Amino acid sequence: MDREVRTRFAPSPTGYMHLGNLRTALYTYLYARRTGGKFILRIEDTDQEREVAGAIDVIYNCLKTAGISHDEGPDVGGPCAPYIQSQRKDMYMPYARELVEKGHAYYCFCTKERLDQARAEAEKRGETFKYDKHCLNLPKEEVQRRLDAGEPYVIRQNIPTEGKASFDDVIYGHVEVDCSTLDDNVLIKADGLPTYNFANVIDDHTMGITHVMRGNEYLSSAPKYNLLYEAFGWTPPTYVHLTPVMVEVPALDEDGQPVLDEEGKPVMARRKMSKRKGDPSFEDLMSEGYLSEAIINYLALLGWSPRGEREFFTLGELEQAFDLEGLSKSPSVFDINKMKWFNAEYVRRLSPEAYLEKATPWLSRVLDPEKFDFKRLCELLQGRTEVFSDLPQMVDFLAEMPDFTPDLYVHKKMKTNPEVALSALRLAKPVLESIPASDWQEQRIHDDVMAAIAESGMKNGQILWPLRIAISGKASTPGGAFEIAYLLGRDETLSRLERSLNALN
RNA sequence: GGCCCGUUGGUCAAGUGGUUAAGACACCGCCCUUUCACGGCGGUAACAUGGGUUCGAGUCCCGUACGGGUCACCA
Repeated sequence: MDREVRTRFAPSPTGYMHLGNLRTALYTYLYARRTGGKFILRIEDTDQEREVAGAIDVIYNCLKTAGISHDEGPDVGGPCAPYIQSQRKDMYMPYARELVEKGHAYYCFCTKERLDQARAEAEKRGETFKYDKHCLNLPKEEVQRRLDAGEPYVIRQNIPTEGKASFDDVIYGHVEVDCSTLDDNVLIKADGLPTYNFANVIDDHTMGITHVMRGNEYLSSAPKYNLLYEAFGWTPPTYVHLTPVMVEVPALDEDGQPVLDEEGKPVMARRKMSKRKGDPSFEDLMSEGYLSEAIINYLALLGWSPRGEREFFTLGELEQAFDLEGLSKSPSVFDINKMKWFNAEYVRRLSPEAYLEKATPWLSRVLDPEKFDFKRLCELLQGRTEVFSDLPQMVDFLAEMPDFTPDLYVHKKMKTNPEVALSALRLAKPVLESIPASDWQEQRIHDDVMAAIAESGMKNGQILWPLRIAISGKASTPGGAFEIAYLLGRDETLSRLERSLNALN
C-alpha cells in the first residue's frame, strides 16, 4: 500500500535564497503537489555559529513570492511541530543513546587538538584522515565516570570496518561503497546539538518524509544515513539527489587574471552557483526586475525536462506535469540569456495595466510621471522589455536630450546622411510648427507629416529616420518619430528640432 | 590523492539498439518595418575518447580523458 507522499525542503537560514536552493524547493514542492502529498518546510539551524538574523523570514518571503506554499512548517504548524531544528534539540539525544546501546554509536572524548593533529599528520603522509575509533573501546565504567565528571564529549556513528553500505537513488540508481571508506562522523556535537548527518535522519523519519530530495552534495554521505536507518530498524526514504546549478565564468589564473587560449579568447570555467561569489540569488533577480513566474518557469526547465516541445508552464501547470523521470543526471549551467528571454515572454503576456504598474517605478527613476504619458509609453515599451531594470536607460533620452554626432544620421538602408537629414528636418519643421499645442496628438502628427512626405516625393524613411534622431539623439528608441514627438510634447520637440537643425547648418 | 557521480551543438535539452540525431536560447542571413524590438522564413553548430558486445550502438560493457561532488563538532 502506498503511503501518502511527504516531501520536505530543509534549508539552513543563510540570509538569502540561491537559485539552486530555490530549484530544489520547487521540485520538492511540485512532486508533493503532483502526487497529492504534503510539502513540509523545515529549518535546519543546528549550526549556532552561522546564525543570521532575519534569515528565516527571507526563506518565507522567497517561497511566498515564488508561489511555493508549504502545508506544514514553523509558521503554519502541523502534526510534527516544531519544524525548526534548534527547537527540536531535546529530541535527538535519546535516539543517539539508543544507538550507543545498540553499539552503532559511541561516546568520544577526543579533543579538537588531538583530532587536528591527527588530521595534519594524515595529510602530511598524503592520506585521507579517518577517525581511528580511539574512543570506541573505552571501558563502560570509564565512559560513565568521564560523563559524570562533566567532561565534554561527542557521540560518533560506529561505522562497520568492513562490508558494504548502499542506498538507492531515483536518479542515480543503486550506489554502493565500502564501509572502510566511511568515517565515524559526529552525530551529536559537544554543544548537545545534532549534526546535519544525524538530524536529517531523525527528522525525516519522525516527520514521516517519504521522498528526500536534496542537492547531490549529500550523495557521498547517503550510505551513512542508510546505515543509521538500518540501525534503528527504520525504512529509508526514497532518495532523489539533484544535480547542482552551475555558472560559466572566465577562468582565472593564480593572480586573478583571465586565462586566454591560443586565439586570445578567454577560457571558461564552471562552478556551482554561489551567492558568495557574486552569482545572483532569487532576490537579486527579483530586484533587477525579473518576474517570479519567469524565474520559476526557467528554473523548472533547468535540470528537468517535460519531454515535449512545450516550454511555457505556470506553477499550476508544473504541478500537473512534473515527474521524477525527467530529472537530469548531469549539472546544468544557468544561462542568463535564456532567463532573459523567458522574462521577456512573460512581460509580453502581462496585461497593459499590469505592465504599467510594474514599469512605473522604473520609469519614475528618470521621468516625471506628471510630464509624460506613461500609459502610452508603456504600450511602446511592453514588447521591447526584457528586464524591467533596463527601462531607465531606454527612456532617459526623453528627460534629457543626449549629445550625439551627425553620423547617427547615416543609415545605409534608409539612404540617409547628414545632408539628407538637413533637408528632412527643414521639411518637417514647419509641419510640426503648424500643429497647435491643443492638437498635439500622435495621429495628427502622423497624418500631417506623412502628407508632407507624400507631397515631397521623398521616401518615408528618409524623413522619419532623421527626424527621430533629431529629437531623440539615439539610434534605437521605443517607438518612432511620431511617438517620440508626441511623448516629448510640442515645445520640447520643436526646441530639440531647432537645436539639431542648427547643429547641421 | 581516496571514494562517489557525470559527459548529445556555445547553453538548456529530446533520445531507453535501427532517427536525415528533435526543439528552445544565443549567433548569422533574409522578409516585414519610420529605428530598435516583436513576428515570419532560413542557416551555422553536437553524440569527449579508445576498445569491446551486436547484423546494427548516442543508446549496453570496460578503459582513458575531462568535469563535478565529498572526505568538518557546516549543512
